[in-house]
Amino acid sequence: MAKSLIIVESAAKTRTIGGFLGPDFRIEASLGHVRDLPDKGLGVDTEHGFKPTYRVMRDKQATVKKLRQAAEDADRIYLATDPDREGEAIAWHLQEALGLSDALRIEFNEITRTAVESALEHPRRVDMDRVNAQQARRVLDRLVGYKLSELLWRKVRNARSAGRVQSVAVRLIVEREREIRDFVPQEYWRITALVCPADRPGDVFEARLERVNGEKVDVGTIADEAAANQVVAELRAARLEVAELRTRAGTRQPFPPFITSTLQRDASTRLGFRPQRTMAAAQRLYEGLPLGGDTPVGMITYMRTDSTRVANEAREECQEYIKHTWSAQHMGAGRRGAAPKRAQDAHECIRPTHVLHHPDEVDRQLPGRDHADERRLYRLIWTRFVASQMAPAKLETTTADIAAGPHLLRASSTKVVFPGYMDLTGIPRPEPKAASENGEEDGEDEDLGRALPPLREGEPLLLRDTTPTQRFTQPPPRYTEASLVKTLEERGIGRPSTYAPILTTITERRYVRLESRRFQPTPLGEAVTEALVQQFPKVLDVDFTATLENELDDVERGDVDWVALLTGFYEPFEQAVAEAMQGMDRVRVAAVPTDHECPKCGAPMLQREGRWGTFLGCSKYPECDGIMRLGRDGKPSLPTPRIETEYKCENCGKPLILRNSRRGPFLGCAGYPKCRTIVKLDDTIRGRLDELGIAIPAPLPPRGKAASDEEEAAE
DNA sequence: CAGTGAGCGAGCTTCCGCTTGACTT
Repeated sequence: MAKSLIIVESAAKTRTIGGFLGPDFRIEASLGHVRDLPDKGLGVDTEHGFKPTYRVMRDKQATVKKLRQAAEDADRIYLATDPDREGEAIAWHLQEALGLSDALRIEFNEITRTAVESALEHPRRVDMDRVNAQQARRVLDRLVGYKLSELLWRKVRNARSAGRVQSVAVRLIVEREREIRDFVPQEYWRITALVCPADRPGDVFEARLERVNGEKVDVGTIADEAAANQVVAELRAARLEVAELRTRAGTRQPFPPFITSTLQRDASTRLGFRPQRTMAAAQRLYEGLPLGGDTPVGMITYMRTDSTRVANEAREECQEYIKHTWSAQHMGAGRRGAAPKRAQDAHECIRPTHVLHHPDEVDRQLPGRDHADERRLYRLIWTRFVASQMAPAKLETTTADIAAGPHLLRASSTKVVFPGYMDLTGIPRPEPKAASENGEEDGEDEDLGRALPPLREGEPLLLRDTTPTQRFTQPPPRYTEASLVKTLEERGIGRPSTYAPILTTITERRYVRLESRRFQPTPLGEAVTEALVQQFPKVLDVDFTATLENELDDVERGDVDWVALLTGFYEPFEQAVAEAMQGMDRVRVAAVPTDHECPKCGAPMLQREGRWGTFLGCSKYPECDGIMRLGRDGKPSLPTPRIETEYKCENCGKPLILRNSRRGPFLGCAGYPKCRTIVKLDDTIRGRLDELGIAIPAPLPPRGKAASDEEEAAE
């Protein structure tokens, strides 16, 4: 029988699919894109229909060679890249790069035997409309990215990059900071009371002030202490009675299974993992762990997805498990989350490959530090998925409205009538309500479990105590990595595979900084954003990507030509770039005053963004050139000393200077940066320097990550 | 690798989205 070749995107998939299909199929992976625009130069001919120049990517040469060989040996070739826009483009690039004329394109969006077999029965040709939508996306990103970056090189010292995604991410952080800066806190008061039935002083419960003179309590209702005291006095003078008692049945749904953004968010709040760490652990779970033997077992489905879809087989397996472990009543409909705006649905949700791989079992089989992250993340994924397939909890909320003269107090309690999924996740306990962060997190916390004594309508009550509390409205919180990812996803900016890299990019470019796990813009980030928003309001618009996606959809449907889309965008854009190159003033980046003193003259130092990082420079510059380096931990230190030696440069004759670096001390030419001569320290030189009494310093501490990267949230 | 700010204006950088690399022991 003839041999068939199937090309997929990821290496882990080749193993799984290989298990479904017989020896007549050879499965290989492209490992993502294999061709792209060149790094150097635009790679797009803007004069001639935006014709792109594609190259096999440097790190894919070997892969392409291997695939080419495999293709020659095969009688039939299936391109089984992911069923989305990028996957279609990868299929086309493979066809081009491997010189295939008659490849078949197949699609499956879950890695199950039935899905793969049915895909093989319905092959088609590569869909060029879809490919063209991807080309439009790719070319537009190149044009925007390179043109804006090149503008910044000329106009803003130390600004290095801009792009459709990164610049908007920075903008969000900059604008949040402005809101915080401009925020004026407003004082308001809340009043709670302890009350009990007149004839049962033991049944004390808490009620909160709900209405004042018929008006619902809001910020501004009780604006200061005098007003609060007056209401308290009126409450004390009033006769209290239960005005209305009502009971309402409700349900609480489990969360839908994880997608990339929610996984990153939950792992951040529950485990204290940063998104990069979460994705690395998820990747290891996906590739497989040596459970109970040496053959690795893929523990979870693919971790870069924006879909909450669940394969039927997995749903059924999970329902069986739920029925067996709890009861038939515990089986749920399997809730799907609200799809993000631009879900492409190429993959399922993130779930365990088999619910029978219980996290307790995984803990037993993979003890020790090596797989600690994977164990914790797996438990999170497993629990979230199983809970999502369970029945909702049934709740009963009792509310008591208490008349108190002209005012109204209210108390409520919620009882769990049927726990449903809460039999797995536990019942959330009532917590003292902290000042809320303006709804940043899902604020779905009723007072579950808080009890109300038995009451009757009309029953008189006694006021035992009142507590007025002064509060202030809070500014919106700074973004965390997790909340920024959430916002990006909601606005359709970036993709599951790029959320974590975006965070790295904007930090590495020193547009933003993480302080206590919250993003703050740097002066550089603020200056760049302000200039770009001014000159390119359309591209910097948070909704630009969403609009673009709609246009790409038109291209995918074959309604709009991709070159026409690009022409429409590029003509005004190029004009704006040309104008900015000409007319825009150089952007000045503010220096930040600090309390540090200049090591040379004692004047205060300014924090500045330099070519290679943040540093402190004397505020008397250029009269005083005092400088200190600034470590990642924010601690200043003296710059590396320049110690002249008796050695001379071979190339220019200038003296060699003993310098230090992260790789250790070395001799560098005094003519640097014009002359870049370097001499390594060998034993002879070390000996000679020693004789001269010149101390050889230890290497500088590595710049890389500070210890704070490993910060973990409380268990 | 060093260095860092202003400007001489050499020669450098840059996008987003797919995937995980592995010269040797």
